[in-house]
Amino acid sequence: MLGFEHHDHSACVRSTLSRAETECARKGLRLTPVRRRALEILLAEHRALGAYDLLAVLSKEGLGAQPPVAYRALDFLVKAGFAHKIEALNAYIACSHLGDDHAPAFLICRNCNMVAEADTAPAQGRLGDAARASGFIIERTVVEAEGLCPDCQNAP
Amino acid sequence: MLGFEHHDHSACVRSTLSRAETECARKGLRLTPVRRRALEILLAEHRALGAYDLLAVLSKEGLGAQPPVAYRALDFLVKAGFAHKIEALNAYIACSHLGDDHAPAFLICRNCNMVAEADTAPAQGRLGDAARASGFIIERTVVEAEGLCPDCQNAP
DNA sequence: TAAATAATGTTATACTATAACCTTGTTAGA
DNA sequence: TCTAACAAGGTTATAGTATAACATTATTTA
Repeated sequence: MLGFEHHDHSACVRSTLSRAETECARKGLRLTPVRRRALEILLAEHRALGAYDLLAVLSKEGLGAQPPVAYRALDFLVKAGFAHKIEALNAYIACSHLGDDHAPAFLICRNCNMVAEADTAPAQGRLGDAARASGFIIERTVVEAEGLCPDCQNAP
Repeated sequence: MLGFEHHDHSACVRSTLSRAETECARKGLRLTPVRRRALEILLAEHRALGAYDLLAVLSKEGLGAQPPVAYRALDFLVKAGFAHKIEALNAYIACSHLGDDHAPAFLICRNCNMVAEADTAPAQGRLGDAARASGFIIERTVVEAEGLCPDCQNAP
């Protein structure tokens, strides 16, 4: 799991960007300037960012001023598996396991919005059993836990 | 799990309403006309309903015409544990296990919006392990699986 | 090089949610 | 029983999230 523990973040950013480039080359996707910059912005912190927050940054840099710019970039990143939407926050984060095939699960701090990405396989647990029992076919899972991160437990 | 299988739905509705009344009496909550009717409307089907869909029905019945009416009723129902928000849809459903203390998990059909409520304990599985390992305290979990229900697999 | 496709720019608008303030109804204590 | 305190409801306005639709530009492919 990558999350609240401290780590070499600039290496983390570099490696994610380079893996995104590799993935794009492999799958024939185009990591255009807006898309690449959007990923960098999300990647700046392990924190969820709203579409309009992203737009504000892109806009300051002359990369587009209207909502569709942000939503298109996010849509691309999410579809490519480079970012995830945090449904409980209507916000987005860069993927921490880019390149691996995974079913993400998130630990979300309600105080500082920090997000840790864990990897669970809910479709293989009790939920999967319930689904199979009723004949339901699972295509996507959303697993999000809200609470308090270690830092915010001490200074709320 | 209560979900896609057919069942005696009018009994299901009656028993949920009566359990809601019991709960309100026990906890000193007030199941006012708007709140009661909102619960009935959600309960009409095991399907997620948007706040504005709920408002449209309430409104037709003279129970309030502005968004806050619906959002207040939903807020009450969710806080009381009588309804749940489906984050992936920004929509709401009546609780199928009203009265039991539970951590709900949902199977959501992307075609017909039918929702089955299962009961999992994600905080006790791998996600809980990850949280404990990093010192994160889980307060609430969102577990939602999107896919196709048995009926919609045949006639999409 | 032309045609097809993908990406971007822009306007407008739809959908989701809440702040703020005022009125009405209910509850609990004097 | 009256009234102070509080809870709920009514209404206006606005904030926040997301997409439809269409015109333009860039890239890829034939």
